[in-house]
Amino acid sequence: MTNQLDSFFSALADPTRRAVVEQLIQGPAAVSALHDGHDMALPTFLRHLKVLEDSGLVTSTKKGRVRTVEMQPKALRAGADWFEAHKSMWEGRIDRLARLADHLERTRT
Amino acid sequence: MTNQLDSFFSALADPTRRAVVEQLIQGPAAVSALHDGHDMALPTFLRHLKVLEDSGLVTSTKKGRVRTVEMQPKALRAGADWFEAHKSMWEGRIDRLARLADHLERTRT
DNA sequence: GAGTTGGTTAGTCATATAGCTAAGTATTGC
DNA sequence: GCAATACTTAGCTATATGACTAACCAACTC
Repeated sequence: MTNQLDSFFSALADPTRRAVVEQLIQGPAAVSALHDGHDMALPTFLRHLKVLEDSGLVTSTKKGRVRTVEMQPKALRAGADWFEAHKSMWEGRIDRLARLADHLERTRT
Repeated sequence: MTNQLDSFFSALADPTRRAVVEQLIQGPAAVSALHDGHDMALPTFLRHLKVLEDSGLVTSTKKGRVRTVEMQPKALRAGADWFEAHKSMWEGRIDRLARLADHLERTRT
């Protein structure tokens, strides 16, 4: 559980990997196609892909000499859910603070 | 921009720090109160708090000898927004795939 | 004003991460 | 079957991260 979120968030804590996620939202792509436009050596880029795959955010399959990478919907949802759960708790608290502030404002005047 | 999300996601990529965020949703708390229940030396714990503060997720103020830490709503929203933007793009694609699958299913039978 | 409490700073260590080059393997195309 | 393509593996380096201890400072409390 905990470990899942660890690798999930740290996978997204890098601009290269977030860019790959954004590319893959358009649809699956080959490693070399994803690599184009990223100014780094291929082995370095492959390590980023491995991080994404280990986190469960993407999967890949090899056909012939081409490896195709694809987003994995469930993983993205797990992270979004964490946010939803905590954001709503937080916003509930904000609302209470806002009401308190209103109250103080009214009673002062 | 990019840098903001980097530090934001890596701040959340650690169970101790996520636990602190969850504690702080209940309301502000002193360093020592937050530290209770986390089985690690205080200096180590302080570094985690610094990471959270550097990421903008929390702020802190010192009064007398007590430092009080507090969540920062805007920062949480920035991350949630990133998710919302990309999740919806992704889910749009899922819907298209589902329709395609339906179509293929129908035409085959 | 001496001791306790709450936090801070400094310094060490081990492991992880992000980058590189160089060399290797396995398909595909001519 | 030889060359080009598309990764893959191995091995190196530098920096970042997460943990610790020890020693320190500042502010309450007797």
